[in-house]
Parts: sequence; structure tokens; C-alpha cells
Amino acid sequence: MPQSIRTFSAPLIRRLPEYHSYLESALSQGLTTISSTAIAAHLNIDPIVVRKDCEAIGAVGRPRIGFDIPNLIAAIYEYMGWGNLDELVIVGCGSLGSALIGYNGFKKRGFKIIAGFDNDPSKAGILINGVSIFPINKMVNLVKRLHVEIGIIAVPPQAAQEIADMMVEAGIKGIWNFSPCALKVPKTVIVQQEDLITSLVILQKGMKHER
Amino acid sequence: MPQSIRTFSAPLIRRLPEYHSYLESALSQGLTTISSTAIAAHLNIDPIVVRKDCEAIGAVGRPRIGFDIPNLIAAIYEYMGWGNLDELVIVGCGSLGSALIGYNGFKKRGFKIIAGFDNDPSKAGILINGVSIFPINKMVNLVKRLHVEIGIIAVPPQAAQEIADMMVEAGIKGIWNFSPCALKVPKTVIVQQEDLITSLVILQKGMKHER
DNA sequence: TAGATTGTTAATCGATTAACAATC
DNA sequence: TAGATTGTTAATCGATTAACAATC
Repeated sequence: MPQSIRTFSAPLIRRLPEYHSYLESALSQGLTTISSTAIAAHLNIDPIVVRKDCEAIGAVGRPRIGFDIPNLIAAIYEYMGWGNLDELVIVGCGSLGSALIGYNGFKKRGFKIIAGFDNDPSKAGILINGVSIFPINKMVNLVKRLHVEIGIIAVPPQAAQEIADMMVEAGIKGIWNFSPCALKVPKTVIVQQEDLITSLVILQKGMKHER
Repeated sequence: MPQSIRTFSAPLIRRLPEYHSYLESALSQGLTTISSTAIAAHLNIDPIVVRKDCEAIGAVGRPRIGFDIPNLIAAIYEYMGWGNLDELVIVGCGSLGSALIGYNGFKKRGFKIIAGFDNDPSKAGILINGVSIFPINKMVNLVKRLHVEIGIIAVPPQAAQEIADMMVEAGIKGIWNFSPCALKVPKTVIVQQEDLITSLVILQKGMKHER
């Protein structure tokens, strides 16, 4: 089945890395096959979900035996696109921005922050975790020239829309927005809102609901 | 309608703060009422969604006129619980943990980080953004004594399960987990997984889907 | 009144869960 | 063979979208 007609589903994308990490550990323990039941038990979810997800990414198992672990790992790796490298730029190099630049998890998943931008002139020219920081007025040209398609916004909310406009002008197609504010962008540009506090409220509400 | 039988829905919780921020700006421009259509147009969503959400939080509008802005703001404030103060502790004060401790957005939404813990002895006793950092072996007692119910985990993945176990022992009921790994906890404890890279992959997949 | 907007009931859609036949 | 597990089809559930009567 060609990639293009596979369905795209956020819950699936969230679960696959969890399967992957468990499969890696199972493989390192010498196992070669595993049942959906076993994966599900370890992750505390329903086995049917695991079977459905395997089906969605095109992995096939064998009745009575389960799934071949290396195959399943490869299918997840392929579906998640961890083999391709995607380059990112980030605008806003305060404490959150710096933490993102310093985060090691990007590389393993096929992402690389190639430049940072900040409106504080004293930051221009410095390196954070090996990434060069530029003044913000260099952003549009640099992004155009390097054909970067994903931009991270980690600036105060009042500055976020202006940065988003610049990113759109620079040809960015996807914005990962850490500012708690709605951005106006053309329909061709996708915004992934990362409102940390909202996640925390969802946790809090979930706790009250549970009680 | 009492709080307890209102439905709990994550998408709703995500949208309400966006309404709130727009309502605040409309109010500061001297408006006193607003239609769901106007809110929806500004946020690029369907007006029906806005009306449904208003209904869910118990706000009532008037045909032809719309919703009273102060009332709607109050209803959101109440539903989100921004008036109550919830105390948090954080374990792991590296760059991500420090960025969270330094983040200003908690206060406005009724959250406060009251202590940080780290296994690096050189950090014991220091202040980050006014928050005291303690050695990790003080965590269980302090959390028990202060009856803190929410814990943040911002440690490397290989240490996350151990910290989660300690938190459960300390009586924590909700864990906000920034480590990319599944945690095993009793059913009475809720884990909100905050896998940053997964959000980025969802953005990336959305872009490919769009194209 | 006329018409814009709410509130409500029904339809759609997607994801999860259930049931069960196929298969090794 | 017997039985565990897959693969598939159907049912459920919740959220979104649509339709429309009520109302100011």
C-alpha cells in the first residue's frame, strides 16, 4: 500500500514511539517475535489497539506466533520517517528556546535545529549547544536560502504573530508554536500549538474526573 | 449545573484559553457583547464549535445579540479553575527543568512550582527563579508533608520510572512526564505524557498530508 | 416585522472497542 | 488436532458538523 493513502492519525503517531522503545528492549533481550497481547500488556493498553496500529503501518504478523520484531521496528521507523533529516530554525532563544536547542532527542528522530534567532543583540554570534544564534533580521533570507520548512516560535506571546508573518514570508510551511496565542497564517501553513499550561490543565481536570 | 456532571473534554480545554485571550482583547476595545460567529472568525474555526463550547461551560447567550463578554470570560475562568492555586514539584533541573521553573505562565493559570529536586549535589540549596532546589532524597518526605498532588518529571528517560515510583510513594496523584518513556503507575495516578518530539512529528505528518 | 443569532436535535465522521472467522 | 493469535467486519462511543426551530 503506498504511503499516500495511509491514514494520518495523531493518536497513532503518539503510540508508535512507545511500541518502538519496548520492541528495542525486547530485541535486546534476545526475542525475535512478539504478540500484540504482549506489547499491549507492557504498555497498559488494549491489544486490539496494537493490532490496528500494526495494520495501519502495513506490518503483518502470523497467527499463533505474532509479529517479527525487526520487521515491526523497521515498519515503525519507516512510517515515522526517522530516516529522513528535517531541518528546523528557532526564533526566541530565552530559557525555553535554549532548552529546546539543547535537547538531545531531536537527532534520533530525524530533526536538526540549524539556526537560532533572537532580538537581543548581545546574543548574536554566540553558540548554544553548537547552534549559531543570529539577529532576527537575518531570518527571512537565511530560511529562504536554506529552504527550511519548519520553524519553532519560542518568543513572548505579543511578538509571536510578527514572527509568524516573517516565517510565512520566508516560505516556512509548518510552525511549532510555544507561545500561548492563536496565529493567523495562510491555509497552506500548518500550526502545531504547544501550550504547555493547557497540557497541565488537562492533567488536572483528568485527576478531578478520576476522583 | 454542578461542576461534577459537566463533561470533560481535552479539545474543549484546549480551545477555552484561546477564546479567553480574544475576549480579553475585545473587552479592552470597549465591546460588551460578542457573537459566536465573531469569535469563530477570529480563531479560524467553525461557529458551531464555539456555541457548543459555550453550552458546555454553562454560558448562555441571547439570540440576535450574542454573549455578554464579562460573563463569558468569568465562565471560562471558572471552568478552567484559574482561581484555585495548585502546587507542583519538579524533579530534574537541567535545561528543560530550569526553563519550566522559569516559565511565567503558571501563575496566571493557577499553578505554582514550590520546589525542585535534582540528583546533582552541587544544585542542592540554590534558587532558580526563586524556587529552592533540594537533593532528590528529600522529595518523598517534603511532598508528603506539603500534600503536593502534581509532580513534573524532567529527567533522562532511564531515570524516569524510579522517580515516578518515588512520586507515587509520596502520594502524588498526577504526573506530568517530559521523559519520552511509558511509566508504570497505579490506576489511581494519572500520567500526562508530554513528548515534545511527538508533537513535532504530528506537525511534520500534517504538512505532508496537506501537500 | 425581518433577520441575525442562539439553543437543540439529528447526522456525520473518526477512533476505539467488540466479535469472530481464518490460520498457523 | 487444539488453541492462541492474527486479520477483518461490525458495534460503540465521543467529537464535530449540519439543520432548523426558537427568540430577541
